[in-house]
Order: sequence, then C-alpha cells, then structure tokens
Amino acid sequence: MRQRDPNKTTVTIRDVAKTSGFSASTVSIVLNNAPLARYIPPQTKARIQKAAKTLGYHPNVFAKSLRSKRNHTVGVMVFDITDPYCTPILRGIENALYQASYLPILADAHNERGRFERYLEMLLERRIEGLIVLANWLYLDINLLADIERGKIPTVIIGRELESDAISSVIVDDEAGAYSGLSHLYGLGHRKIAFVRGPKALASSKARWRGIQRFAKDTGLELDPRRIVDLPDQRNPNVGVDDGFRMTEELLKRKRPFTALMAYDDMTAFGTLRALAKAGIKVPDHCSVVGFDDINPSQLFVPALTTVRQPMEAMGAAAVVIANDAITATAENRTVGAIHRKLAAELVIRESTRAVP
Amino acid sequence: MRQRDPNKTTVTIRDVAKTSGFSASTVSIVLNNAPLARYIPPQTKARIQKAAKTLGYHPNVFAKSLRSKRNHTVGVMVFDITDPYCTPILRGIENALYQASYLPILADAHNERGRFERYLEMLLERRIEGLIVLANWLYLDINLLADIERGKIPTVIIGRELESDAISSVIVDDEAGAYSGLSHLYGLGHRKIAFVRGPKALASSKARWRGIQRFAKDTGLELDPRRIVDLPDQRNPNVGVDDGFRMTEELLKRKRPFTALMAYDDMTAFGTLRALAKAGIKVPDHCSVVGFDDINPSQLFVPALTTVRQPMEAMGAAAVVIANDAITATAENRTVGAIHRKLAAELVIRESTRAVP
DNA sequence: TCCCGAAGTTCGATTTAAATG
DNA sequence: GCATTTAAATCGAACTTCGGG
Repeated sequence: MRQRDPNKTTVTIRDVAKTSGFSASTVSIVLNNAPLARYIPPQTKARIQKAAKTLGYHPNVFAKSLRSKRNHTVGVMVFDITDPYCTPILRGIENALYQASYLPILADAHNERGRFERYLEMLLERRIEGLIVLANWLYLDINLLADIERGKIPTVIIGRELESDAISSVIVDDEAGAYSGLSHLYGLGHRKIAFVRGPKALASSKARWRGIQRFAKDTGLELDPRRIVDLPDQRNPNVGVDDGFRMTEELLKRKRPFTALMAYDDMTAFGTLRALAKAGIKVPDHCSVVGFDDINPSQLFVPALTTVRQPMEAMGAAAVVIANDAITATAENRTVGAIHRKLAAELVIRESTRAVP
Repeated sequence: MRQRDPNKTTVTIRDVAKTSGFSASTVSIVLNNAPLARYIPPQTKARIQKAAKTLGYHPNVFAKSLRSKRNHTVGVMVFDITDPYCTPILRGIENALYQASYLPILADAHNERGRFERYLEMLLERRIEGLIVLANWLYLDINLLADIERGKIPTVIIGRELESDAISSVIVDDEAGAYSGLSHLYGLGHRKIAFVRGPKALASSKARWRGIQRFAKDTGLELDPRRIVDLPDQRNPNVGVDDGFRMTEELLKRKRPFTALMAYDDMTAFGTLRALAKAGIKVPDHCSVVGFDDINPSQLFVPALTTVRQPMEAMGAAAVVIANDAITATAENRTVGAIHRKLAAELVIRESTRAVP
C-alpha cells in the first residue's frame, strides 16, 4: 500500500496539484508554459502559480532530465588547473556558460592520461550535453577521441587543432602573434636577438617559429642558430620556468651577445629573467625580453613583462558558443560540422623591452 | 501501443535483461552487487555482466538519482577564480573529490552578491549533495546562509569562520603564521620593521595583526605607528597589487627608515616590491620583504618572495573530508555538528629576506 | 526453510489521448 | 466540434514482495 512520508521535506508537483485543486498534468502544463497552456484560462494559471510559490515548489531535475534527456550541464576538462594559463580561459568559459544557464562540471586530468580517461568516462555517464577540453599541454591522440565520438557529445578543444578535423577547436593565431612580437623588437632597433623556442612536439612551437621566420624573411633579419635554443619536450608546465632558466644560461655560455630575447612563453620568460639577473644583465637596460601568453603574473613582475597576449577569456567564450550551437543542433536533430576558430593575439608592451641604445 | 525506437542509441537495463535472458530486476541486483546478489549463482552473474559489457551498458544517472536521491555531485563556489589564491585550493578540492568519486560543479560568483545567490539557487535545484564555498574575500552574511540551511545541504567554508557556527569551516592559523613571519625577520636582526596591514574588515587582517602584537610583546620589539599603514577596504583582489604599491609609497614618504617590511599578503608584497624598486631600494640588500599566502607567482619573482605559506591544497582536501563525512551522515540519517579546522601556516624562506648588515 | 528469479511498485515530471460539459 | 481538464503511459533504474522448486 502506498504510504506517504508525512514529514517529507521535498514538495512535488502533486502537492501543488492538491493545494491548487487541479491535476498534476495541468500544473505541469501551466508551469512549463507548454503549447496546451493556451487553452487554460488565466484564472487557473494564477491559482496554480500561486500555489507553487507558496509551497516553494522546485521541479526535480532528475525527473525532468529522465524524460527530456537534457540536463544543462557541460563538462570542462583541463589538464592542470594550477597552470596560470588555465584560469582566464576557465573564467571565459564559466561566464559564457552562466549567460546560457549552463553549469560546468570541472575535471582536472593532472596531465595524466589515465586520469583523463577516467574523468571522460565519468562525464559521459552523467550525460553531459557538451564537452570543452582545454588542451594546453598534453598530447591528445586518437584513442580518446573515439570515446568522445562514440558518445556523440558536442566537443570543443581549446588551444589545439586536431588532425582528425571532426572536432571543433579554438586556437590563437600563434604565427601572427610571434610575428608581431619580433616586429616590436625589430622596431626598437634590436638585431642581435636570441630565441628560446618551445618544445618541438607542440604545434604552437612550430607555428610561432613560422611567424619568426616569416618576419626574418620579410625584413632580411638574420636568425643566427647560435642564438637559438629549444626547450626540451616535457609535460609539466610549471617546470617551464626552470627550463627557461637553464636554456638562457646555455645561451649566455655561448658568448654570442644579444640585445633582446624572445621566449616561447611567459613561464619561460620568467626563467630567462632570473638567469639574466643572476648574470648581472639588467632588463630592459642591457637586454629586452618578450614573452607569449600574458598570464596573470606577467603584469606583476618587476619589470612587467612585454608579451604577446592570448585572448584567453574570449577563447573560452568562443568555445562555449560553438558548443552551445552544436547542442541545440543536436537537440533539434540537425547535424553541424566541426567549427575551427582562430583568434588574434595582441602585443602588450610593458617594461621589459626598450630601444637599443 | 508501446513503440520502441528501433534506431535508438541508449542501451537500458531492459536490453541487458533481454540479451542475457534474465529479468531487469536480476540485472539490477547483479550489476549493483546488492544484498540479494549473494543468492545468485556466479554463472548467472557472469552471463549478465558479459551482456552488459558487450552492449556497452551505462546506467542512466537520472533514473538512478531519481530513486536514490543521490548524485555524487558537490557544488564548489568560488568568489573569483582568477585569484591565484583560489587555484591551489581548487586543486586540493578536486583531487580529494576525485578519490571519493565525486564530481564538482563549479560556480564563480565574480565577487557579486547577486551572482552568488543565483548560483546558489541553481546548485540547490540540482540537488548537490554538498557545498564547498571558497570565501577568500567577499563578506558572507546571514541571509544567504539561511538558504543553505533551508536546503539542509552539508556546507563547508574555506578561508573564513562564520559567526553562526552552524556551518563547518577550514581556515589557516593566521595569527601563528604572522608570528613566525615576524620572528624570521627579527631573527635576521631587523628591528625597524614596517607593516602594510590588511583591510580592517577582514577577519584574517585582525588575526595576523594579533600575531604581530603577540610577538612584539614576547620580545619587546617596538611597533612604531609611523611604520604602519592599512590597506583600504575593497573587494577586488587583483587591485591588491596597486594598493600595496601605493601604501608602500606612502610609507616611504614618511621618512621613517625601515630595514624590513611585512605585507598583508603576497599580492600586496608584489606592489611593495615595485614601489621599492622604483625608489631605488634593492631587495633584499637594502630592505627585506615578507608576504603571506605563497601564491604561485611568489616563487617565480626575482627575488623570489619569502612568505608565510598557506597549505592551500590541504585546506581544500580537508574541506572535502568534512563535507564527505557530513554527506554520509545525512545519508544514514545521523546528524553531525559543524566542524572547524584550523591548519598551520608554514614559513617559506626564499630570496627577499636577508640579515641586516 | 532455503535458494533463485520475476513481477510489480516507486521515484517526479512530461505528454498523449481521452473525457467532460 | 470546442474549450478545459485529467487519467494513464512513459522515461530507466531500484527495491519490495511474491512464487516455484
């Protein structure tokens, strides 16, 4: 026999029905403003709405989702939330999601493949409506994409363009960004310029270097191989500083003087700044330094770092727009192809660069 | 008439039942390893498990949650995710949650009250099982707590102890931390020490200052009011740098020489470093500087900042433990009182402090 | 009584088909 | 037929009860 819990705390649609004097169906129709609601007299509507309000009725999202197969939730997978590059992007995602009344479930892969897969599984089980992956560092390969595609979940990757082309992406124009950074140095009169390039395995390293080469070609600037070093292939972004330090010391050891240095990214530039300070070389007086990314600490540094800014919040927002479009398309049974957005980087001139004397 | 969609993509428990040749009930019992499962012969179990695997069966979480009223989700509310203080705590929360197979829903209040309330509403509607609030900055008052208590959701606040005492909290021992920071300076021989205190409205400001006063009393150190300035009451943590800069300039203007300075937090210290550099005062040669927090950029700085470290990851993890205990207690219909944990801060000596010559 | 398995009810909301005046 | 309302089926899984050997 049906036994209702007398001291239950949750109020259901049936409670609203009872106190308003109508059936659950009618309550549902009114409260959701369903098509049928147009036949229902305003008086009835008013009574139902009043009852719902006085009872403090909140529809149970599980029951709702069970039928509608929607839950207004998207998964956000980052590879390392402690990476300062992540946070502004996360902010952009969160903000755009908020506007669209979505809620993000956060997953941090800690740069570990196994953890990524486990999280992906958990997110898929929750029937997230979309997935945004912040692929700043780790290599994504095809296997885990298979999982995503199997689930038919609209997915957007930020910071990396996938070979497969089946998944949408948002990236920054690394080539043009590097071009503008070097152009700034060149405009200040620098000709002997050193470079700490990024890890070879990263697509962004290649793209940024293409920008450098293009500028050199355009202006006739000489790129001396003895003033060029490469960051090793590694995974943990936080050791980027140490690597930047080491590679700059390596550069210094070579005794090829330079009046400016372009670092792969801001983290690397911080290492450079440290190495330069240790060697007694003043920035920007004796040497100018340019970074890439414009992560939060860059503006705090003394001297504040001149850098090429990635529009991180905008990138996060752009990813949400793409995901949202794909989600509504899926809901309406339409199909949309993958979308690839490339956003412009912007040079931010601060204190670490100066005209060559 | 019942019409099953032939090209449906989701596989349900009934599908597993059909292909395994047993009923849905049995499948449920086996797959959840329910109490009744002990009567079921291994052979049956094996067949069911095999069928589930080959079909790629994933139980529908909505249906599950609808009955069990549990969804293994907790809400994590931050006040500003771009604050570098947040991220390590978030990491600690995420990691502990992961161990316990919970997933976090992230909400960022942007330091806005209205946004906090809206998010709280959204989270409550989702029937989150617990709530962790990272209250680093904004003032929380009683109204919004009412909402929380009404929902009977286990809640933990990090970074602030509530007056009401009904809600659990995790904080750092600000007083002892400040004590140890000053003790370090004193041990290096500093006697003329300047202070940039935190905003008066913050509890942590008061606690840290108590630590300072206690140390002064213990050692007979003189606290000269002309070497003390206060940060204004404000909300945005990122302007902390500017305020630190301004207050340090104010200090410099007073012409009361000092050989060391204690800043309210690291952000403030960055401002101090900038002001000192501008005035031609070398750190640590002419002046030592101590911060508080040990946010990520502090170790990157040149000179790297000596600071009092908050165990941020541990604080996040501790909050999860408290929340988890409360959740299981609620599930078992027990009641637990609020728990208040105070974690020790740790002095981290780097490059910004040195013995007075 | 013990073992094994199935039928049926329930969670809370949506929606279709049907009933009422 | 029309306007208004509702009973009943449904979503997918869990749990209680029941029956046959």
